[in-house]
Amino acid sequence: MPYSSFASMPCTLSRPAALLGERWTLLLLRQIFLGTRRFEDFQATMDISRSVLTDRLNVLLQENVLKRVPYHEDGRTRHEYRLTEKGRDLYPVLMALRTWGEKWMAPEEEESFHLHHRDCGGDVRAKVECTECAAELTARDVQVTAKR
Amino acid sequence: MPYSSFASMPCTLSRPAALLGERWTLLLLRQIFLGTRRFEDFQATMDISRSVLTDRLNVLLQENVLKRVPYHEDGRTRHEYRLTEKGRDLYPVLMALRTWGEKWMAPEEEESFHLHHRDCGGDVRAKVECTECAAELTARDVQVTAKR
DNA sequence: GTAGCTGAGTTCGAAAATCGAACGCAAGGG
DNA sequence: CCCTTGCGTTCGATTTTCGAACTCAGCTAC
Repeated sequence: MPYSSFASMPCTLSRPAALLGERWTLLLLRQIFLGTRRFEDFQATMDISRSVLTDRLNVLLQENVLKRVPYHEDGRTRHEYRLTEKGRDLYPVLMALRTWGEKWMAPEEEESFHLHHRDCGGDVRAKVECTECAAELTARDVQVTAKR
Repeated sequence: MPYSSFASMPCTLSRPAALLGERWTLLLLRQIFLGTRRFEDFQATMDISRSVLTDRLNVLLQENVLKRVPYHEDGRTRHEYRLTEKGRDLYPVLMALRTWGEKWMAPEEEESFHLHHRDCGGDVRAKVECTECAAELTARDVQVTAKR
């Protein structure tokens, strides 16, 4: 069972985990959510090798997480990479990573950038909740039932 | 800037992303949250090569996401890998992946296992919210401010 | 038109990560 | 003793990644 076979496993956790668990993919998505959209800019800000960048972008295009949209600059038509709705929906994943990082991987008062709710200025936090009773859940509160 | 240097970047999103963005790490964590605790069981259920499994477990031990705890079986002392508090706090990350997978990567009615709130039976969902006004947030609702 | 520039890749040999199969080893059990 | 089990380690082959050079298309300037 090679790594790639998790991509087609009948498990809605394995498949995303295998996709985003490829080297560079999560960092690439971070950059995209921060507004980077062009090949050269990804390459410059992350210093990823060009061939791997090409590959990762293509995988995300194929998975329909990104789309290429044309734009004009200096009268020339170029393309940029933008999130699809599916891609934008990954926001909670990135925010969960950051919420965890803030709690467990922030050495001091360090903070590279701050996020706040545009409307009320409050802090942003990822959490798991019950769709019925709206309680916040931890792993202990959740029961796993085998496939039916 | 090699991949590994993101592990020491002053960004609370980059560091977790670089750690969990290593091949196998997310899948390994999935398995741990599902209850796998022993070397042989990881190896058998994921079919990861033993040397890489050793490496990933060691990284997670070093990062204090996992701990080795002794236990007894047939009168022998062995060790198993268990989540620390820091590790258990990764639950929202995994649930965010799953929530996304349920929405965007579930072909049909397929579901490998079901999760529900132990108390009320409701469904489990990851979301991003404002700590002030408790509104659910998307990327558009969040303002990014540069480091201060 | 042709030389140059720029963004976006592609190519290719070297280096690093992963694989799989075999080996090591310590703690019991028979 | 010798066998089994759990947990690794080692090592040569394969796959990924790296980094630097190369390509190519569409302008712009001369």
